[in-house]
Order: sequence, then structure tokens, then C-alpha cells
Amino acid sequence: MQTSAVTKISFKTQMLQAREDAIIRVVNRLLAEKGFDAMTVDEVAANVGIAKASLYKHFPSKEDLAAAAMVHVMRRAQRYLKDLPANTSPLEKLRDVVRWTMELKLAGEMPSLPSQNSSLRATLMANADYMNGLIEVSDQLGEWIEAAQAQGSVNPHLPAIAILYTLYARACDPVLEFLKMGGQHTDVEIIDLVLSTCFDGLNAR
Amino acid sequence: MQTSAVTKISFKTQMLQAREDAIIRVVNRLLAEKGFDAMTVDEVAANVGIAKASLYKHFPSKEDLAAAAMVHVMRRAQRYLKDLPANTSPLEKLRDVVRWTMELKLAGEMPSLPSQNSSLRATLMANADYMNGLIEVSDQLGEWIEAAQAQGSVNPHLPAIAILYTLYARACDPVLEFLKMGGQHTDVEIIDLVLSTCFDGLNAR
DNA sequence: GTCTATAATCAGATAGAC
DNA sequence: GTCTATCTGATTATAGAC
Repeated sequence: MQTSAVTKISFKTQMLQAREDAIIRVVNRLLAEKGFDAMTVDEVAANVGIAKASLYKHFPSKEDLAAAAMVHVMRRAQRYLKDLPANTSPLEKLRDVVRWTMELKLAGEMPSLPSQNSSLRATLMANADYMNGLIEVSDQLGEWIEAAQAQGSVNPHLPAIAILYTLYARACDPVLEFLKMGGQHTDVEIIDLVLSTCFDGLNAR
Repeated sequence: MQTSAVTKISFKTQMLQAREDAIIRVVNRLLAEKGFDAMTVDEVAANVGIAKASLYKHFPSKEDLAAAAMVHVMRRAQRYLKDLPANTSPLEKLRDVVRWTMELKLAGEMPSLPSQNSSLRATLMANADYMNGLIEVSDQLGEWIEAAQAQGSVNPHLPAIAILYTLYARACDPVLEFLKMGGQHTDVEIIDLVLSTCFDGLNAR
């Protein structure tokens, strides 16, 4: 009896979790495809295959949908950082992370949010999961940046925070889409190009 | 009689032009502050100090308002390119242009448009003034890029088109706003930082 | 050309039955 | 929790008087 009840609850919880995962996958894809403003809640509901009202039982607002997607990618990023081989140099780790980020974007799995929307910002900053993930990722990247600067592989005259922002910005770099639209290069070539301009610069060496 | 009529027409035309200039100035500022989606036509009308219906007598749609602002900045860019001292190197010219672009952005005078909005894209691409300006600017920058590569100051292994896109992307680089929000640097310092990461790269030299 | 007033539409969010 | 049907507000665009 007790066991049965527990099992039933667990099963229901699993179903709930599975549905929310499905929602987040759809939101993630739509955010990557069209961005926050162009994505509509009707669209999300239709793609998940449930009614809009049901969606609002899971997430209280459109902003919270986007936040859930961001938490999802942040978790993926944290796993990626953790699984990086320990014997690579800080510079290589930074390059690997940026490459991974751009692969995500070119694969249509990187949600894009408007940086100006204030209600979205507020929702994101009120989301502890998101903020903790962001801080943990930033701390880890910050360590590697300073280590790379200390050992002379990254320009020590640049403030670490500026480098961190520059790395983050590759996740929404329009150069990726422009080059992809041009159709002259494969995804791998595009990523190598942008990696080169990012770390080596435009000037000849 | 003839002279009087001509003068009157000219005067009316001048007034019309002055009002449209005022509209474009407002649109330009609002596009820089909030972006296309967040900017409302009501807001534009209120800031100009005219009724919304009057606005629609001058520009047939919100997209056309944005297009007019883009034509305006494109004209400014063309003037800037033309007025660059002839004796500077191609690399210096490119740096100067990027610097000017970022100054515009930090001054809140660089309109920001969503790259996904298709109706806006259509309006822009149907606008001959905008397209001609864009092509002329791109041709000029392309010349300088190839010249800089030929004389070994810019990495010759990068496709010129990738370099062009990378330069254009500085006009909407989020690193600028992030660093500005941090409050640790002056506008000049921020621009120097981003110029350095853009041309010299993150790696030590 | 400028205005007031209003249409028309769309999107985020909710009510209430089941 | 899920549904259908609806509300509410915001926003683009226009009608029609002056």
C-alpha cells in the first residue's frame, strides 16, 4: 500500500518532468530559431502538442519559459566544463568552450534573448538556478582566463572581465549566421574562422 | 508671381524635410535605446510631438521608419569614409571606421534591428537608398581589407568577407554595453579594449 | 498635413468545465 | 492537469473632420 502510493507519486512526477522537458526542448529550439520576441506562447503550445492553458500550469509566464531554457543550456555548459580533460592548458580549455558554444549556435540549440528586455532580465535574475549556474560558469572561466594570462598565453593587459564578456559574446555572434547564409563554408570552417579572429585577431601575426 | 510660387513650394518642401529629419532623429534614438521590437509608433509620435496619424502620412509603416533611420546612418558612414585622410594606411582606415562605429553605439546613436525579422528585412532590401549605401560602404571596406592583406598588415588567410562581417559586427557588439554597465571604464577605454580584442585577438603577442 | 477617435489584430494570460 | 473559450491590454494602422 505504502509502496504502491510511493510508486504512483514517483510515476506522476516522472510524467510531469518528462512533459516539462518536452516543453523546454521546444522553447529552446524556438528561441534559437526566432528569438524571444518572435516566439509566441501559442506556437510553443502547438509544437508541444498541448493547450496554451496547460502550458501556463507548468510555467507562469513567457519569461519563465525562456528562463527554463536558459537554465537548461547553463546546465549543459556546466557539464561540459566539468568534463573537459584536466591535462589541457587553460587556453585550450577556453578555446574548447568557445568552440562548443558556437557549435551549439550553429546547430540551432542556442537560445537568443534580447539584451534590452527588462522584464525578461528581472525573471532571469530572480531565477536562482540560472544565476547560480551563470556564476559558477563565470568563476570557472575566470580562473582559466587568469591562469592563461599568468602563463603568458593570453594577453595580460586585457581585464579578465573583458575577456570573459568577449568569450560569452561568441554565443550570439552574428558573424556565424552571416557566414552560414553565404553558403561558402562548412560549419567547421566557419567556427575555425571565428575562433581565429577571436583569439588571433584580424591583424597579421 | 512665378518667383513667389517657387519660393513657397521650396519653403513647404523645406518644412517637410525638417519634420522628417526630426522624425528620423527620434526613431534613430529610440532604435538605439530599445531596439525595433520594443519601440512603438505611439512613442515615436509622442517624442516628435505630432499625432500618430500624421506620422503615417510621412512613413507608411513602422518598418519604413526603421529603414529611414538606417539610411540616415548609412549616409553618415559614407560621409565618414569619404572624409578619412587619404594618407593613412588601409589598416588604420579600418580601425578608424570601427572606432567611429563603436563611438556611435556608445553615444546611443546606432539603431539596433533584429536580424530575424523578415518583414523588416524585406523593407530594408526594397529600399534602394539603403541597399546602395550598404553596397558602396561594403565595396570601400572590401578594398581596404584586401589592400591591408596584400601589404601584410591584416591576416591574409582570412576570407575578406569574414573580415568585413567581423567589422560590421562591432556595431552591435554586446561587449560594449556589458563593459559600460560595469562602470569600471570610460567610453574611450572600452573602445580601445574592444578594438584591441578585435584586431590583436585575445592571445598574447 | 494635422488632429481625434477608432478599427483591427495579435499575443499574453485566465476562467471554468471536466 | 488538460481542455475550450474568453478576457485584457497593447500596438499597428486607418477614417474622417478640419
